[in-house]
Amino acid sequence: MVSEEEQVTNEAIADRLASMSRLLVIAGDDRHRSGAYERAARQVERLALPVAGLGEEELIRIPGIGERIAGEIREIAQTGSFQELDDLRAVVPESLIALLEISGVGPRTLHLLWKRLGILTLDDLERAVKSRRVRKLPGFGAKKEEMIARGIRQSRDRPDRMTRPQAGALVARVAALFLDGEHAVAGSYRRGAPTIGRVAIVTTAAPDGLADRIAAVAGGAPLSVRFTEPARYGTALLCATGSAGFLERLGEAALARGYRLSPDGLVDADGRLHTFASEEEVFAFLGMEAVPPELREDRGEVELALRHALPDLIDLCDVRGDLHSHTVWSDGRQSLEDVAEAGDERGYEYIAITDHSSKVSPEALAKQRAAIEQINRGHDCELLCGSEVDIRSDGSLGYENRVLADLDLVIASVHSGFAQDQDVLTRRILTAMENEHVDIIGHPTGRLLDRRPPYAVDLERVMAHAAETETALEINSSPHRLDLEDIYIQQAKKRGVKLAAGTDAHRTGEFANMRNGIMLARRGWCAPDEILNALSLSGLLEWRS
DNA sequence: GCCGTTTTCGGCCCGACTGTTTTCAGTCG
Repeated sequence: MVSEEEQVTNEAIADRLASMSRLLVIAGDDRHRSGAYERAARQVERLALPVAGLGEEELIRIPGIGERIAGEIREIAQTGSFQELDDLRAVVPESLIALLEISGVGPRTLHLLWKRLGILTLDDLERAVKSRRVRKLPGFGAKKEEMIARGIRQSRDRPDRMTRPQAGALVARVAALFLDGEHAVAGSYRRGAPTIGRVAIVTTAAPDGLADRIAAVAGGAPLSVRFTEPARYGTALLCATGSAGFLERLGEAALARGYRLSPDGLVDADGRLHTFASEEEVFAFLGMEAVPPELREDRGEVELALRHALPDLIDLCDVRGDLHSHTVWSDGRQSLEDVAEAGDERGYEYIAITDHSSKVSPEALAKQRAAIEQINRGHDCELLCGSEVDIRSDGSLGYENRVLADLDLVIASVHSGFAQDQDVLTRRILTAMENEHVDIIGHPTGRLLDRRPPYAVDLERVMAHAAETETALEINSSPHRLDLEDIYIQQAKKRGVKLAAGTDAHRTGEFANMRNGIMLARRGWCAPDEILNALSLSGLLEWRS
């Protein structure tokens, strides 16, 4: 009998089940069977109570876990693995699992690469591509080989940075070790960066014995913790927040006044330390405006703060609605009613329903409008009848003009042909902007932070044309996209292009992602009047006309 | 493999798009 301490964690059990799932895929087994293991793994991962402590009958009551997997979970709890997995591991090399992550390589392809070319690792695959052996496989060709080559490059180039949800999960794990009010998040996470290289935390807790527990919780993830005391908290937080460039400029400003900036405080010419309990006190002492964390990127903000001329930034409370959402009418998990309720809860004036044109026929769209009108009678938040219409590979749109003309809001987005060259892809978007019914270009670069680089779009041309055609550019606020990037937001606004923050919410919880988009808008130095959805409903409708 | 039930086995989300071949594999949302 294993003691409570040594009990196999849910994470470990989920990991074995997920391994089983992937090995089954590569082995060419029935995909539904592998899917069952995948679902069981997700289920175990999500459960709060330790699954290793449950009996077989209790396990079977968990949805997605049947008699077979229940028995295997018991086996994992006792031995750390299970027979069927071990048998499969003896047949399918585990190094192949990583290759499934490569774009262009699915289970079928991987099966052939392994059996026909003996490929086991990323290096093997790269060699096979270079020597043009892949294109000779049955059903393969030069394009397929190029696609795999691209996938390999992408996976090699993928920077080792965390998404905000990943960093947030790490922060939450560490935060559980502190008492209330004892810590703050600093670093690029606090500055609102789209991805985070290292999570930084400042704490006033006593360091005794904490370091080991923090290291254990972090599990090797990049994390730095600065211990300080309440009286020195201001400079400690300031220095831990960065950025390096901002701190350099701030240090120069301090030096001009006779002080050296350090995490402990400001040191004067006589070596005396002045300490500060808050960042505001540091800024005030230096005779500056307090610089919001999102601006601390060394883009001229220190100079402006010294002149008390920082820009007026948009706040979350300025937001009057959401311009991008999906429902069960396409690939969302929420009903129209759910969206209206979420809008009421958030005190929004409006939310645009923008289901995919590819999933909603013009006839269904007319029905959706009727349903929306019905629902609008019962809510303060008005649902707008919009669409996220595909910009097809040839630049045409997913709906005809007569359909677009009836909509309250039209987002046009690229969802296919990501590998097109820059000129072709850019021209698709320019063409879409020329359509008088298109209001917003959705997720302008198409990047997925943990999975896919941007497509080859010339944003200079897009921004120039957006200004000409008075088309807005989206700030997609999904933490996996965060698209447009802040430097382009800043450039777009300088050209007079409106920015439209939308969450792309597929379920009600995701409307809260608006805070990401507003953080990004702030990083792009946006004032409320540059953000489309800071307009009232009547203002928005007026902008469209 | 799980589920639901038509309690014994068929369905598991899916339609558009792309590339490479004429029937499918992979990607996309």
